[in-house]
Amino acid sequence: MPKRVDHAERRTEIAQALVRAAGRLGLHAVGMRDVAAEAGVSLRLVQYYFESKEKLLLFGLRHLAGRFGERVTARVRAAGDSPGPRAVIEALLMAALPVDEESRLFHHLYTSYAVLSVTDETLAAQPFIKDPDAAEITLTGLLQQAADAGLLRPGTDPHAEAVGLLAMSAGLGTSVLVGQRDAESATAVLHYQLDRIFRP
Amino acid sequence: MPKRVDHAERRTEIAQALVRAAGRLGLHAVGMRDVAAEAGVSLRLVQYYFESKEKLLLFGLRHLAGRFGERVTARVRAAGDSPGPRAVIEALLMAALPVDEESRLFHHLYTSYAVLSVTDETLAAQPFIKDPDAAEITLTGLLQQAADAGLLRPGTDPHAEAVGLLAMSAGLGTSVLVGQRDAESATAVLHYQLDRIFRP
DNA sequence: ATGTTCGTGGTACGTTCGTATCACAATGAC
DNA sequence: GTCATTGTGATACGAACGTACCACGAACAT
Repeated sequence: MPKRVDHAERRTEIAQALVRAAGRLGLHAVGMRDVAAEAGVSLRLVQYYFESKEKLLLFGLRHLAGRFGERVTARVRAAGDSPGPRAVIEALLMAALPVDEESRLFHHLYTSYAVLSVTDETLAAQPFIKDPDAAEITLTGLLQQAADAGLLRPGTDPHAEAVGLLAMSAGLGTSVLVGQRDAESATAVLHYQLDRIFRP
Repeated sequence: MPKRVDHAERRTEIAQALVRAAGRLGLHAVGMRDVAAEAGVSLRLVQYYFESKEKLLLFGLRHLAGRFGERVTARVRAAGDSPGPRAVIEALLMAALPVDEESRLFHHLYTSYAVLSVTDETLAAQPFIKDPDAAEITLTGLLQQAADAGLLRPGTDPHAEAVGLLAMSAGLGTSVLVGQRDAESATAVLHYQLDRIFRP
């Protein structure tokens, strides 16, 4: 049976199984055996490709962040041909909302990792936890461009708005995730905020 | 040794021990034995006053929500003597930021509970998860008052602003919690947003 | 052809967890 | 003074967890 196998591919498959299982059981409750069953392999194999559970979790976080990054850039690029920076900004902010199952999963697990990082210093040391910095820089730049082009209302501070909008998007995402609000009302609030920032 | 004991008081003490232990170890990692040790009692006693771990967690969540509610209303009342509704709104939003150890703890654990509620329907059924609804109603009312008094810039939608501000406050709180931003910059962003809403 | 490495399965070990059981001392009721 | 109830301790139990160990078949190198 044992053909030569692509380790990277195998690890990715298992990481995806971890993500699925964690979405079902919660990240705190998922065990090596759950991941193995979800991936359709034996417990031993999960051990083989990831020496420890901690390594599996770390890889899973990286995988998740990577997938999400691709998703966001894909959305932004899809909106990139549109007229102005507003479409790009909208795409950036909307991509973070848990509107479909994939983004729900992402939000759920990313928040789980964030909570874990409060008490787990190994997790806290991972750069992905502070990946939002990149989003902040990007969004600030986009708003600055818009401001330079005279698209924003006077007196708008691009950086303060960028930080505020991202925090709002994250907060709205969480409230959608826990079922406190539906996705439509969250997008409506974001649209309202953009209307407020952009010149009428 | 066994004097007659006030159950409610005892349960509160143990719940506080749970909160402290969970703050140190993370809610996912805290066990009955940890809570017992933190409270300085035997494992048996934790079992005695809470029949199961689930009941302990539920009570802990209620306790936490109660404490936080008191904190917010105390802050709001302290600002209530001030001139206008802006001070009250500011107090409401700022109270949610993890500026000191108590509010850090609250944010940490409340987020932990929220994450758990995604996969635990018993937790999701607790009304405290959607307690923010109350804050939303209150804040909408305050903004409406301010609008009626002519304090807000024209075209401001009280409800949309309330939802947005609360989400922003929560999002900023999380980013402060995970060390991505410091409390000062978070409050600065909130102040900027209020300046934007209120008439100059 | 042979030996070494690689992929895989099965399974056992030690720990920890939540819970249950047994015992008993101190209290309040009568 | 007797007795049932209440609060408390110590400890045991079964399950689940992460990890380690052992065995073996297939593939590649030489």
